[in-house]
Amino acid sequence: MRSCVVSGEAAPFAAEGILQGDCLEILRRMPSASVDLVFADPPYNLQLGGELLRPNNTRVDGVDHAWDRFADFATYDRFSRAWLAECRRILKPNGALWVIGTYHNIFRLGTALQDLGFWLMNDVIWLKTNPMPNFKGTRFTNAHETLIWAARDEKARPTFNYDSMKAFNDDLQMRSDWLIPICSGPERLRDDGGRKAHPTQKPEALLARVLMATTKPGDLVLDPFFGTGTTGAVAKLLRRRFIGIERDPDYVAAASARIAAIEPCDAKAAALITSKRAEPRVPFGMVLERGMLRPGDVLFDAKAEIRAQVMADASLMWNGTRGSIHSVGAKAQGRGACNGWTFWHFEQPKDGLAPIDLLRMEVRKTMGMRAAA
Amino acid sequence: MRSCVVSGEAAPFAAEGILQGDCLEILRRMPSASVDLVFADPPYNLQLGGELLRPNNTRVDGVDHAWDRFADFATYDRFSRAWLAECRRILKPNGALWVIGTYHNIFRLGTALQDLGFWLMNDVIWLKTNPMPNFKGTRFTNAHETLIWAARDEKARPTFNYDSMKAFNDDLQMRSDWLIPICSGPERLRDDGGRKAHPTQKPEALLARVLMATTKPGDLVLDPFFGTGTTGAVAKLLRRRFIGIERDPDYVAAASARIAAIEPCDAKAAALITSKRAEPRVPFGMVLERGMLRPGDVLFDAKAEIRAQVMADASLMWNGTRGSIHSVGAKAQGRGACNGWTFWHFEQPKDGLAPIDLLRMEVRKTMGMRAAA
DNA sequence: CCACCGTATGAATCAGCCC
DNA sequence: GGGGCTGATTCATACGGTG
Repeated sequence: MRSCVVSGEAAPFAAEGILQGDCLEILRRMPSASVDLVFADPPYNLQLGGELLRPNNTRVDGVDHAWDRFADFATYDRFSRAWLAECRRILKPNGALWVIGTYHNIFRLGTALQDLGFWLMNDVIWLKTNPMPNFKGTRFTNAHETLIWAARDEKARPTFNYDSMKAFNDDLQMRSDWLIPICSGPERLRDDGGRKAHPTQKPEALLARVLMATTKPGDLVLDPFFGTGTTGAVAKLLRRRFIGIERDPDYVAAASARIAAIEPCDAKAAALITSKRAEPRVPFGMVLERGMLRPGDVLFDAKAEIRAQVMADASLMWNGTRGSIHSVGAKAQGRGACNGWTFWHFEQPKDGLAPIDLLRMEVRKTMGMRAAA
Repeated sequence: MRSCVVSGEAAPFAAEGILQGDCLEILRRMPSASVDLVFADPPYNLQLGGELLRPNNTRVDGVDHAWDRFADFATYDRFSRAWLAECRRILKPNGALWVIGTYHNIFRLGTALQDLGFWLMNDVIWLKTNPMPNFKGTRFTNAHETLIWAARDEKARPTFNYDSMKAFNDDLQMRSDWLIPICSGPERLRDDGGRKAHPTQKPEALLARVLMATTKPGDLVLDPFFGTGTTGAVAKLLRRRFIGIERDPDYVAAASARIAAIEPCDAKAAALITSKRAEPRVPFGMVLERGMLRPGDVLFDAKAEIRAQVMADASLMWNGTRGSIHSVGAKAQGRGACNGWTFWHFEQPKDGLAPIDLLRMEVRKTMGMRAAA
């Protein structure tokens, strides 16, 4: 067990900074009731099959590392409950824990938390602006990950900076869905060969929101699966202290160099979490869902010369061809492209034809506000 | 156990429509491998403490009905695993199940699904445009619920209408996050006193997306916690058959009246968009048989850098190797796989190169009627 | 220097049929 | 049930090269 103290602030015990070694072994040596917050990004137990090819026949670089392989659910559960129980012991009475995962593992983690006596505060959805598509067309695009925020127990009163979150979100309460891009571009750590240094590096914006919401400056944050140190980098930036545990010496080295380059800075911290609001996209299907049109209704072009029928799946049927409002509009005009929103019109009860874009504007009015990254 | 058949279509066994009685008792009497899809909105086990007051001291009408109270997690788990196991038995081999919940219960349900042998396809996030705010300012606004879509087992190939979902979403893959308003306004069922008839009525838009995505017209859908019958209402509208189980006679009465008033949408509009996968297979030899190409003709890649000759048996000859359009295309590119229909091009008399897929489409046009989806 | 285009890539339980 | 063949399938973003 090696310790390299990164933070310059007073430490309540010697081990602060990055600790290289086995997560469980190190956790067991840590003192009880000493940490304010745990953020954990454990192995997801993805259980990938063979290789996956994109439509252009290139290979997807999936996560098939040894650290993500478990014999079965029971093995994964034993591992999860062991480190979660240690974290609970290490947390201060009003401490809290975050854990992140996908449908492969998050249900098992949530169940374990409840069984161990944690008290769930929220589940939070990280909506990815740019997820990897589903290449084979077999499922919904897996466009989110789930975080669980849990207090040490039912009686705990964990930190929640309600007003900071509200200010961050343009004076609206912060919701449980967070729209944040995946980690890429210059933020993504790369090795000498230009390959990604870690397969699952999390975006700093995600950690920033977690730490801004549920810690105070000077708080001690523990990350038992430190990886390349996003938690440490953001903690240092936002003037929180941290302990990171990581088994792989290469990851430790990458994290150490990364964090050393961070300058704690209020201005930068504020810049990092600036709120923006994106105008949400409205697919045509939503117009049907709101009951503004019904399956079987007829749409027209502006001159009412072209007619198409609305199908239950929000596709259009015109002259034997079927597709989206855009593709059918293009075909009906003999063109390569078409904006279906302005091309197609619906019959209003009194006022004659109107473009379906009117309906889209109605939907937007009722869509409420979502915080964007 | 009382049965009122609502659907007019042929039923595979007597019990179709709404069944009043205990969920587990009725499930145990249902035949195995008889249902295409289960949609379940079980009790959430909300564990509300006392009453919750808004800032203006009005009381929040929370869910504190007897059916939502369980002694502890173990009791809730026993109940969950019992009805889930019965549903799994009742599902056809390629059947699937949806379940909806919040952080109070969804982790336990997901764990139970995995332990019982279900195979998770996606978790889907229902993002509410208009969630109830967090009145105390102690947590994030709980702005979503979680649905799990699970196949009966790992080998099952459940229905997924990929192309319908894509058309619905303006030609982009449907993602795992769905933005849909909560059920309110005229859609919300109310009793004679104007109070909401059911505390957790789901929006029809949510069910419509579930049924459009994962069932075909005529499929049989089972809802073991029918409530006021949103599943049945949408199933009837979209021309799916349904079985709903509900214990409370008042809910049964409300659901029955509600569904009776539904007019199924136009049958043609309910049909699914045809996917390429469902098109009949056309062997390349048929293109030769129709005289669209002749033995000896030359095919090219799009850039006319690779040339292959068409043999009389519809194999291709390229650079000494011979095989199908697919295998030769793969070899010519040095790749493991290739779709010969889109890779190989033929010389048109006037318009230059065109993919041989054009010829396949010509053949399909002459192949007569296909079975409707 | 900017516009445009081609290429690379991200926590992925990613095909279906016939022999 | 396994092996082999047919042939269906991607969105947002970053980056580098070219004009």
